[in-house]
Amino acid sequence: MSKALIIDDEQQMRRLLRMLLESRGYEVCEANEGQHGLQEAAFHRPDVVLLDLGLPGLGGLEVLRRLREWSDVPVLILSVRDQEATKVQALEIGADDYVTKPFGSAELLARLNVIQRRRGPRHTPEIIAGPLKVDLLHHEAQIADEVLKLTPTEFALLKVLTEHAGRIVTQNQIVKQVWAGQSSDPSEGLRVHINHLRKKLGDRGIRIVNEPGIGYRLEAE
Amino acid sequence: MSKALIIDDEQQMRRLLRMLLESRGYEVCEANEGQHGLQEAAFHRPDVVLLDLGLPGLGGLEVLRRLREWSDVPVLILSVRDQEATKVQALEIGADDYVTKPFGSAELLARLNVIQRRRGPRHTPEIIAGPLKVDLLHHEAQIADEVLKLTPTEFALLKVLTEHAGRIVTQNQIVKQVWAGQSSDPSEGLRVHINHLRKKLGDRGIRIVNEPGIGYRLEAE
DNA sequence: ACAGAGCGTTAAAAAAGTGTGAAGTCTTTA
DNA sequence: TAAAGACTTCACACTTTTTTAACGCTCTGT
Repeated sequence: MSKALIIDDEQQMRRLLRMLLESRGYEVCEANEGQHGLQEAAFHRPDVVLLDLGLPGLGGLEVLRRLREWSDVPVLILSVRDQEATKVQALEIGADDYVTKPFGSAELLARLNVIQRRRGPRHTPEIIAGPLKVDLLHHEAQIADEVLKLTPTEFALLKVLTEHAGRIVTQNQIVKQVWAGQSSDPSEGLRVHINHLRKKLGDRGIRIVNEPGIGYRLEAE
Repeated sequence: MSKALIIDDEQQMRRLLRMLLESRGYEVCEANEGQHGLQEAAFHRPDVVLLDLGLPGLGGLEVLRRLREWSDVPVLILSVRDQEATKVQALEIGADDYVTKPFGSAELLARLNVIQRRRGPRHTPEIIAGPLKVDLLHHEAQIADEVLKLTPTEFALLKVLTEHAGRIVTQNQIVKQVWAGQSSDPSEGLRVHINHLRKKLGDRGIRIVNEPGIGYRLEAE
């Protein structure tokens, strides 16, 4: 049986969710504002968190950020329409998925199942894009079985880019992932590390493309 | 801080694992046989389980099977060589990964991190109008799965129009959204950007219609 | 038909963003 | 404490984007 934590300021919404979840065998606890939600999360160790973005006081994003400092619990965001930008931020910080109010009960339960199901096809602890292999286990990157000698920052950078290979990763996303929890301002230095990484990648079928004003994209041939 | 449960009959192995895990900030509990392990799992609700396959009495596979009846906790299998068939069975039942004894501490910790961090697939927030898809997370726009190469301003412009697809968006609204927080006066330049955008959209079922004196409207066929 | 307003289009100037080398600072290691 | 490595900062050339400006078109009302 799974424990679910609901963080939402509207009582009606909490009651609805509680009924829904309990009918599916969840054990449910609630919080009506952010600070309380964090305490509940720490105390009850829920298996999944349903977090409303539009919280008064400590906002939903801030709650998520603090939660992610010590917990990897799956988080499903509840948002209203016209919060696109905030939803994007939430996913960047580390939310797992979101539903838009009003939502159907079937959709909610389905998404809960998805983010909770950590089993299923075993994925190897490596990320592959064309001839590039990023081995998270051994902290090692290879192109065509040739090991790249990377610094920690370069490895983290390559990891983020490879996770989203073929798609744009914004500079904000990169900075958040690579310099997570650090105070320095790498907005300038990002260019330098990209430069170093490109040199080490060489001309071997992997290249990092810049999307001016947006971010970078890793392309494999 | 994560809780780990060790289920192994060899005391030496349990001690080794406990030291390793505690040095990395885990809270550790142990069980020396299967039945006891299941009780511990139910009581302590660990965040990860390290399960020895070669348990006396209730075998490792049986423990895993019963555990999976009510819990999705990540399980790392500890096996000795020459248990390939059993390892495969374990993965089929729902184990997340395995290490083969003897194993290095770095490898064990890395695999623990991986299986704990594993999440379900995310769906990205996107706006859709006919064949047009605007992906806010990746800052990408597609028409019929063909990616458009847009500048930041063009993307923001297309986003606003697509959000209100089929309806008129006044020039004031557009300027406020796209040039939010900027001091420049784009009232003239808006025409230029509309022009650029139209060229990139081409003739693929999406067009931007002008409503003279009012604003623009995005039409999808 | 004409004047004026709004719009589409093009080109060039201005601004913003990027690549790159090198020097400087910090941290780790012996 | 010194040396090595990694990260950051800085300067400057270069590229892309954005803004500005100019001109011709269409539409509308007189």
